[in-house]
Parts: sequence; structure tokens; C-alpha cells
Amino acid sequence: MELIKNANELNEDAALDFYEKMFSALADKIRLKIINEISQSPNMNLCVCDLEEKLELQQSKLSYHLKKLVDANILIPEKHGTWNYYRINEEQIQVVLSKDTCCKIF
Amino acid sequence: MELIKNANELNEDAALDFYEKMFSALADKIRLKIINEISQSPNMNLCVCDLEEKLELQQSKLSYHLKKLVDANILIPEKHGTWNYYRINEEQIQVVLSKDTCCKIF
DNA sequence: ATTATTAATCAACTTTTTTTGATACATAAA
DNA sequence: TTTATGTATCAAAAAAAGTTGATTAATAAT
Repeated sequence: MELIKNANELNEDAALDFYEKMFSALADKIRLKIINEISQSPNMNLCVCDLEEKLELQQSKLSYHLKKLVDANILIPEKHGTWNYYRINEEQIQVVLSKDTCCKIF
Repeated sequence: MELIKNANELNEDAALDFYEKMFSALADKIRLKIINEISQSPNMNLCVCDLEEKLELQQSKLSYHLKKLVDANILIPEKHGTWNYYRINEEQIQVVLSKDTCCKIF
């Protein structure tokens, strides 16, 4: 998945693919909550177990949604020992969404 | 469906509903193409039969997708005699999406 | 009035997405 | 090395979204 800032270089079909994937990833309450929780966390990242507790979701469900966000290049995974942390790819998201929307989601 | 510019007044649950609906409406290639076609049309509006021809889609399928966009307040329907025209609610879409993204989609 | 055109809606069907519980795998601790 | 912890992945089930063809309703033309 390419960075959005290169979207101008994409042909029309690729642009459609890109935006469809991006919007699909954002089109879900659980995933919007994940983004929101991470953005409000002290270090701007959370591990699966943190999110599991904060959002009261079972682990496999969380993994499913995290994968969607990673596939859309909205979240970036970081392995710290046993823990898998996720942080927001702000560059990616800020070019698609307006400031207003970012403020509301983040 | 409220206008996005009132989004700051929404409580968190309502905001989640709002963005989920908005992103869901945009998360589909056919619907992105509809928005694109309308924005490129001379009068900034098209009727169902125009879109049917331009996008080579059957009428009931088109109606289904147009309804999604109207429900999300992204398109505004206008009846002109027998024809149903649709135009983009730019206010709504521009507050959610960045300029870059609007340019690419429109 | 009858016929033709434009477009929404409906029900049945297909496809995609999401959920669930189980399993597997890696790292860390005992 | 055994055990515990954190997390990804898988297959089956459930739910949601999209497609299709037919029907309906409204307006316009004959």
C-alpha cells in the first residue's frame, strides 16, 4: 500500500482502489475507537492487551480490526518483546481527512 | 442526518455514528465513480439515466448506490419533471475530506 | 385514455465482512 | 525445559452489504 502523498501519481483505477481501501478501513465504529484510543494515549501507541481492556473486546476480534487498519497503512505495528504496539500513521491519515475530521476522530 | 459542520456539537456516540456512515458511503468504487462523474459534469448534476449510461450500470443497482449517498447526505436529489437529478453536497463532503482528497475524488 | 419513459422499491439470491472459539507460535518467566 | 503470557491466524457461523430481475408509480408523449 502506497503512502497517500503519492496518490497524485496513481492512475485512476489505482486511486479508486486506494480510496476504497482507506474509507473501508475507517468505516467501522470499532476501528474508529481504536484510532481514537491510540491518539489519546500518552505515548501515542497501545498494545493489543491495552486496547482489549479499554475497549472490552476479545483478542481475536481486536486482531482482526487492527489488521484492517494496518493493511490500509493507517496503523503501524511495532514489536516490543512479547507486546505488539500500534501507532497511527499520521501522514497517511492527515492527507485524506480534513483537520476538522482528524480533530474529531483523534 | 446532520450536516458535518455541526459535528462538534455531537456527543461521542453520535459522532461515531456520523463518521461510520460517512466513510461507509465513500467506501465503494461505484459510489466514488458516481461522485466523480457528477463533479465533472457541466452543471454539477446528473440524472439516473446519465449515470446509467456513463458508468454502464443497471438502473436498480444505480438507485441502490445513489440512495446510500443521499442517506449519508453526500448527494442531494432534485426532481426535474420525470428526471431525478443528483448534485453533490460540497459543504458536507469538504468538511470531512482534505482538499487533496476532494481534488482526487472530484 | 393509452403508451412510453424515468426511476424507486422489493424479494430472492450472492458475496463480503465480521464474529467466535480454537489453535498455533513466539517470547518471557519459573 | 516446562509453564505462562501476548497475539496472530484459522475455519465455521452469523450478519451485513451488494446484485438481480420484476414490479410499481409517476410523469410525459401520443
